[in-house]
Amino acid sequence: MKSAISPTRDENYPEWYQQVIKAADLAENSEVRGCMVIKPWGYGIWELIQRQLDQMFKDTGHKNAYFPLLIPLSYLEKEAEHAEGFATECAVVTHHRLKAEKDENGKARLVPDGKLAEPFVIRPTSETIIGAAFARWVQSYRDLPLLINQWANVMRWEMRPRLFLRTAEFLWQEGHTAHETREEAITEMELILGVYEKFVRDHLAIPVVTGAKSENERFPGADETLSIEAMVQDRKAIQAGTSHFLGQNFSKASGINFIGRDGKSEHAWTTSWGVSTRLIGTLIMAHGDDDGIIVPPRIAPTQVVILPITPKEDSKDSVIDACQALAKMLRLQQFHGDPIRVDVDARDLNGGVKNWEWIKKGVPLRIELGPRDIESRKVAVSRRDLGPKDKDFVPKEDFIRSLSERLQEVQDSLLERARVFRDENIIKIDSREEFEALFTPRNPNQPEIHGGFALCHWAGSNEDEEQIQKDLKVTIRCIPFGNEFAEEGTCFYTGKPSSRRVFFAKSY
RNA sequence: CGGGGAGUAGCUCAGCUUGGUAGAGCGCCGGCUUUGGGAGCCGGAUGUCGCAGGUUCGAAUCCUGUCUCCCCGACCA
Repeated sequence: MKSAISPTRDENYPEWYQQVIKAADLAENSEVRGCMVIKPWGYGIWELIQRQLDQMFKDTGHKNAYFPLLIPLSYLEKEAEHAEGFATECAVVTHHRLKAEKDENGKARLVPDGKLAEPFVIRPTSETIIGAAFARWVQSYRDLPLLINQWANVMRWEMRPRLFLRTAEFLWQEGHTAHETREEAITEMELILGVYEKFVRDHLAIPVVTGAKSENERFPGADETLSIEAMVQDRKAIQAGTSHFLGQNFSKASGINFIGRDGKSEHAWTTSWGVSTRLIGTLIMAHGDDDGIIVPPRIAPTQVVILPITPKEDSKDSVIDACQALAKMLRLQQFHGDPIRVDVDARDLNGGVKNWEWIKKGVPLRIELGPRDIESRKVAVSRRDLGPKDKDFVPKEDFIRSLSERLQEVQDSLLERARVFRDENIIKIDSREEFEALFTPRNPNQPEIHGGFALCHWAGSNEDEEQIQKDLKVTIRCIPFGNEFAEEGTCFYTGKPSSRRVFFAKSY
């Protein structure tokens, strides 16, 4: 059967990804290099992610604040590793006004004028400027912990942008906290990783693996970086969220000092953590199929769409009225504490066109209601996680009563499907030969979907790790916690003894 | 930053080699037909051909410069 998206995932995965975004009307490339326009359907998903995560941050004691977009260049220089890590991807503001001039043809031109004494950098992340604020706010151990989050845009001048996954400007949240003790800061880092894991699993229906980053992959300036890593359908990893323990690196650089319980001056211990619009890219790749995206019910801007079936002009108005009445009933139902989000698509369009639009957008449930259904007091229900022709005729009253459970069924089936896929593609690897075989496509010119998460014993050096990245484009995604990964063995690469397996994968 | 490709209608692109002043499909608008399905027929609107120079009687087409985007590589929370 013909699918809505061409090429399919198997035919050309990267191109499929672009086409899905277009077909689902999520976003488009803008005239500004590397920057996207997020369209209402995509932004609606982001708003729900934002609202639900925000509540989780507040439930764990955090408060929102907002800091400047522009960071004095000297701030970025304060922490050496941090400065080096971000130097090559910063947009720099050097002037503060324009002068109107006429060129030789008499055409008006605007020319930068008013050079700044010190350039500003458009924030690639806000550790330094928030650190400066924290330094002002903290004097005593009684001022700690400081638990702050900001919802903002940041800019990183990436070499190769890709919608949602890596854009020059992106939306995110960045949490920044300061603590009295090292232990407390580490606990905070772990707490947030848990929040991310839970949110991505229960709301986005994506199972992840969690763990610590290797030294090579750590955030510039961090002592420890934890991440959640999702596996998407081409079996690559996407780093979907990170939580950093910054030690005293930034408090020393920014002067976040306090008088401790013993009356002595100390440096605070800080953390930072973030997730971004990359979550939407992860969502597309985790759940999309050859007919478009599939939005998990909990974050679907429209959870149920009602499609009026109007075969005859004289019954058209009454069908649409019946649809509106049904929508009203459905909106009285709740799903996870919110009224269910229902749309009636009464546009004067061919029915098939409308139906496919909503399939491509991934609305969890589609309801068709026509004269025959009104007669029989039934509705035709289609689940997006099943095939496009799937249709179940259900008595209307039963449907209204069971709506919340039906949405949860879709939510659960998406998570289960993703979990099975992930587990099938986590492979224990114990030799270089197996490792190379797993990560080498048969057709290098048009690589087929291959690879997975290789669970390997590792005792190599940073240089060994870089060599593997160079040879196969594979990196350590994370060093997982948990007893199931702890066992004695030998490193697949160096043959040295190892006491824990780590995850290797290709990544976005 | 290196290698390649492309900028022409809302979108995808043809036309350029051999200069003569703009095309198709899809989409859009209108009409009729159709209707549990991504429909059909007829009609219509839409372009300083990326920008700036140059050559020419005449440039989308040739020349020079310039900007932007896309792909591959390097780089990358």
